Order: sequence, then C-alpha cells, then structure tokens
Amino acid sequence: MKDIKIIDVAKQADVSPATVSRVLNGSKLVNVKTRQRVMQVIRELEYIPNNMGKQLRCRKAMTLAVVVSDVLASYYAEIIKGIENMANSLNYRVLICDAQNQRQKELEFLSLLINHTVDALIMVTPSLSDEELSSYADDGYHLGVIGRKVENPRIPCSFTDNISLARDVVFHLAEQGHRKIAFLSGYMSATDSIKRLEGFIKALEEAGIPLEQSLIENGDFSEIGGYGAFKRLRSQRQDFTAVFTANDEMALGVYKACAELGISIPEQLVVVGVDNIRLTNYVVPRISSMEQPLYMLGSVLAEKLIDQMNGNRLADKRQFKLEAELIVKESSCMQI
Amino acid sequence: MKDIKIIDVAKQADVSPATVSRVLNGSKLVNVKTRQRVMQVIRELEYIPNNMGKQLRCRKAMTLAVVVSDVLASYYAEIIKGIENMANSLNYRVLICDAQNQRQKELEFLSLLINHTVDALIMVTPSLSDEELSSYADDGYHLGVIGRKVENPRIPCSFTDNISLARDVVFHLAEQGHRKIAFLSGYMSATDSIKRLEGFIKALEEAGIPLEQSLIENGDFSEIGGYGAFKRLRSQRQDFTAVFTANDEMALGVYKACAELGISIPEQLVVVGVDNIRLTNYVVPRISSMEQPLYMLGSVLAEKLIDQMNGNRLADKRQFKLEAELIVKESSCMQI
DNA sequence: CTGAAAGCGCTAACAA
DNA sequence: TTGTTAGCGCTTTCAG
Repeated sequence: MKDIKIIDVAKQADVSPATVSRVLNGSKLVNVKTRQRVMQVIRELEYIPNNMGKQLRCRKAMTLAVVVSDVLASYYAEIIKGIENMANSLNYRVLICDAQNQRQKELEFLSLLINHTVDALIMVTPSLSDEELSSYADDGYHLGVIGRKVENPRIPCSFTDNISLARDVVFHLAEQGHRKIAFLSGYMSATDSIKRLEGFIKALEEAGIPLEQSLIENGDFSEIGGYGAFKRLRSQRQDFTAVFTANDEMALGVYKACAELGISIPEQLVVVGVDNIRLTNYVVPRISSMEQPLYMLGSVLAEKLIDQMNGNRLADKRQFKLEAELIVKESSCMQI
Repeated sequence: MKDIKIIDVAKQADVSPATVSRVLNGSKLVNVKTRQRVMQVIRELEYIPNNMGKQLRCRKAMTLAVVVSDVLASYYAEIIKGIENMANSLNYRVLICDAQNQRQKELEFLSLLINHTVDALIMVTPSLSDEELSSYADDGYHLGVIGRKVENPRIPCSFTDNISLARDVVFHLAEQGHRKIAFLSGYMSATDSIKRLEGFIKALEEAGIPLEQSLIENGDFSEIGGYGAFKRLRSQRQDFTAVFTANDEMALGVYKACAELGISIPEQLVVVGVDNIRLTNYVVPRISSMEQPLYMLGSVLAEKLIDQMNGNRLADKRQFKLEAELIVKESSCMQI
C-alpha cells in the first residue's frame, strides 16, 4: 500500500502529470522518448492509477449493476455470466444486486444509478413497470431490461420469443398427432406466462386444433403448483394426451402427480416444459424442454447498453428477441 | 439527470457546503433549526449526493469484490448470496468476478484492490496460494478467503470442517454395521478432497475399522469421474458395502454405474455424497449427503472482513470453521 | 454551531 | 510535444 500518485511519477520522470496521464491513456501526443522514460518510471515505482480519482474526473464508474430477484435461481446465473463476460471484455465491471423478491429492494437499487455508483442498471426483475423505468430513462439514466419487452425507446431490452417458443412446442406435439393438448400456466401476472399462453392459443389455431378452455389450468411456476394444477385438470378431464407446462418445475409436479395416478409418460401422456433445467435430464423419462438463450440474453443486452452509453445512441436495434430451442427427449417422443 | 450538487443545496439553504455535508452525515454539530432548513431544501431539490466524490474524498469505495471460478456453479450462488446480503446490510456493495476457471483471471482481479476500485477482495477460488495472497495482505490490502484455511493473520477465512464432515459420514455408516467402506476422492490437488480423505482415514481409525488402500479411488468431482472411479474400484473388489464420494456429482456417477452393473442401492450398496445438491432429492433412492453451510460461509466472512476494515483489526477470531450437516436419505438407510 | 479553504487523484482545456 | 491550471463533488480540519 505504497500509494504512488501520478505526481510522484511525474517528478521522478521529470515531466508534468499531464504527460504521465497521456502515457497512461495511450495518447499519441507524446514523444516516443518521453513515453519510454515515463513507462520506465511507472514500472520502477510500480505505479497503479487510482480508480476513484479517475472515476470522479471522468464521471464514469465503468460499472454496471444487475438487479435480480434471487441470486440463487440458476436462471439468473446464466444471464449474469453473459453480462459479466461481455462487460469485462469491454472493461466494465458488474455489481450484483439481490432484490430478494422484494419490490422495495428493486426500487432501492435504482439509487445506485442516481448517486453515480454505477453507469447503468440492468433489471432482470418483473416488479417495476415500464412507466416507472421510463421516468428514470427519460431523465437520462441508462437502464436495460432482460426478460420482457419494454417500449421506451431509451431502454434496450432482450427477451425470449415466447410466442414462437409456444408454437414450437405445439407443433412438435401436433406433428405426433396430439389434438388434446393441455397447458399449465405460471403466475398469471408474469409476462412469460401470459405470452406463452398467448402463443399456445395462437399455435393451436395455426395447427387447426380447436381451443378448449378447460384444458388450460393455472399453476405458479413451482413444482407443487404444477402438481396441483395437473390434479385439478385431471379431475375434470382424462382425455388429453399431452401437457405443455410453462416451465420445467411444473413439469416435475406433473411427473409426481402421474406417478401417484399411475399414468405412464410418454405412453399415456406426453410432457414438455420450458427452461431445460438440469433436472430434466435426471428424471425418467427425461423431460423435453424449450431451452432459452440465457447467456445470450445477458451478453447481448450488456453489449448494447455499453455501446449506447458510449454515444451510439442512435444505433438502430434496441429490442432483442431471441429464440428458444426445443430439446426433444423421451417425455415427448416414443421413438427417441 | 439534474445533477444538483452540494453547493446548490448550500446556496439555496443559505449555509455553507460544510454544513450541508454535516447534515447529510448526521453530525451532531448542527443546529436543529439549520438542519431542518437544509433537509427541506434537500427534499425540494431532490438532491442525491454523488457517490464518486464521496468515495474519492473518503478513500473508500464501500464495495467488495468476490472472485469465483465459475458463476454458474450453484455452489457459489449460495455463498454469493450470503456475502451480498451481509454486505448490503452493512451498506457495502458487491462486485462479482468470474474467473472462468483461469488462474490468470484471478490474478487480474487483484488489480481491483490495488487500483482502489474496491476496498476488499474475497477469493472463493483455489488457484492462488497462501503466499501469493499474503504478499498483498501484508501490503495492507484487505483480502478474505472462503473454502480453505489460510494461515496469514491478516487474512480472515471461512471454511467447512472437512475432517468432521468425513467423520460424520463414516460414523453414520459404521453405526449401520458397514466395515468395508470405499472412498472416491475429488481432484487430488483440491484441499477439500485432501481433507475429506484425511478425515475419512482418521475416522476409520476412530471407529476401529482397518484402512484398506484399495478401497480408495481417485475421481475428479465430476459425474463422469465418479462413474469411472467406481467402475475401476469395482473391477478390483466387490466386497465393499458402502461408498463415500467426495461430492454429489460423483455419487451420481456411482448411481449410473450401479444401474449398469445391476447393483441395487441401498440393499447391496450404500452411498453418501457431499453438498446435498438439489438433484440428490430427485434420483431414486434419494442420496444422503453432507450439506455445507454455504450461505454462512459467505455472510460470516463478509461480516468479519468489513469489521476488520473498519478498524477492529484486533478482533480475535479470524478463522471460521463451520460444520456440515448430514442429511440422511434412502441411499444410506434401509429403514427410512 | 458554522464557514473558508484545502485537497482526495485524476484528466482535459488551453497555452506555450 | 509538453506544461499549467482548473476543477470532478465531496468531507474535514481549522478558525471564528
């Protein structure tokens, strides 16, 4: 902790601090000879520029904050990795903010932007409305959103195409002859759930399969929710041959219910989930699932946000709609 | 982005910036009347102190960096959560650094400390030696380590008691009459693996069970490694009745091998792993496992490190050895 | 109890 | 090509 300062280097090299700064920042306006001398001194003194001084002077923290609902969810880990790797490669750092599923916390983290602790904030959380975020964005703060579409032209966003995601599932099932397909939704307040249901309905139409409201049941994205939803559904109807669950957790719940009810998968019932979590490969039969491009959602958005901060405000594309990929496994396919 | 500054507030309230600063920082040296007036102006102007200015002046970033080998590993997520929640509650922020399993990256992140981007660094990675870390700590930088014991008196550390962890497993097995217990290690370079093996050997002695070298086989903490290790072991000997794997991934490998070899668990072979990952509850039979206090490892260390930075350098306890907990499930217990 | 003034370490006009 | 100078926004002596 010697704490050499730029002035120390300057004196030792017999130049001004400005010149040292120029050398440090790779300015072309420095004599080669001088540059070498300064570099030499920098090495000798083991000088490391103090980032706080730089930040204040440049009014840039070179840091992004990412707000997630719960750092424990593996869903976020991949997104964070995407953001982190991209940010680091562009010389930015990443602050992690765990909102602990509390709207209040999400709001509090916004202060990191306002008090200039970070240059931009990425929300991967559902609580804050477009309007709330817009008021900040319109004030000139840099905000990005992952997981849903936002219409404010200042807010870049990346999200999965849930309509085509649902279509892929329905067509995969329809191709195998299924006509009675049930859908288990997540929270009805979640955009993801709404969009998947919407896509499901659209796809049925496209596939020429009549929509039956009684084949749609509410879950809540949890295993237990899926279990309950399936049981309720099954108590009403027994004629459906396939279930599309809005995520894999609910598919696990369906598995549990089927085990209890003596329904064999995929012979009597075919199941497809979303997220392709690791567990889907460890139950028998393995669960077919739609894999979201999580890493990409993170890296694409981070890149765009950083790009935008560095002046390319006019760059055209602001919304990144990425496609999920169907991973077919035994739960939805006899002949695999 | 109005960017009100302290001087603006000062003028408006007809006081000096110093007084505004005092109000902001809750100094007692302010007349109640003045304080109210200043507060009023702060609210009116919606003044938010600029953190960069504060950081530079106070020479504190109020930020910790956490370096992990791979943000995707669920193992780290819990530790990060522990650090994050504790840090936030003490008004610190957390920077996440993904070393991507590269030693070089770990080294690079140390620069965050040196250039004063963060006040302290927590290493949850294995690559850097005690000596390497010590040289920084001795220079006055604040470093903490999670996952292994470090002897430098300036470096606080938190880790699981692997000796007692292994003992708990061995005694659990011995109590059920097992005398031929196999051990599958992780990487031989990993402290965790070494300590668990050491604990295993010690515990056998304590339990009065003769040690048999041929019942110890090398794995590498991966499922495939566990699979291979078990196959090798089994090709040599068939008389053991229990396997203790250094982590759950390897236990999954054992499951796979047993399925192929027609060995039934727990009737013919009992299995115990470490980490109690979610998957252990979804295979049949569920895998008994030692659960590490990951959240605590993170929060305890963060608390200590922050405490230490704030002057309590003399506080006695520097090493936090926490106990793992045995979660008994069907893989190691017939009568469950 | 309050204010003036001096920086924290750095960069960027502006001059030379 | 280089140096001088003036801050970035804040806190904290030191006087009063």
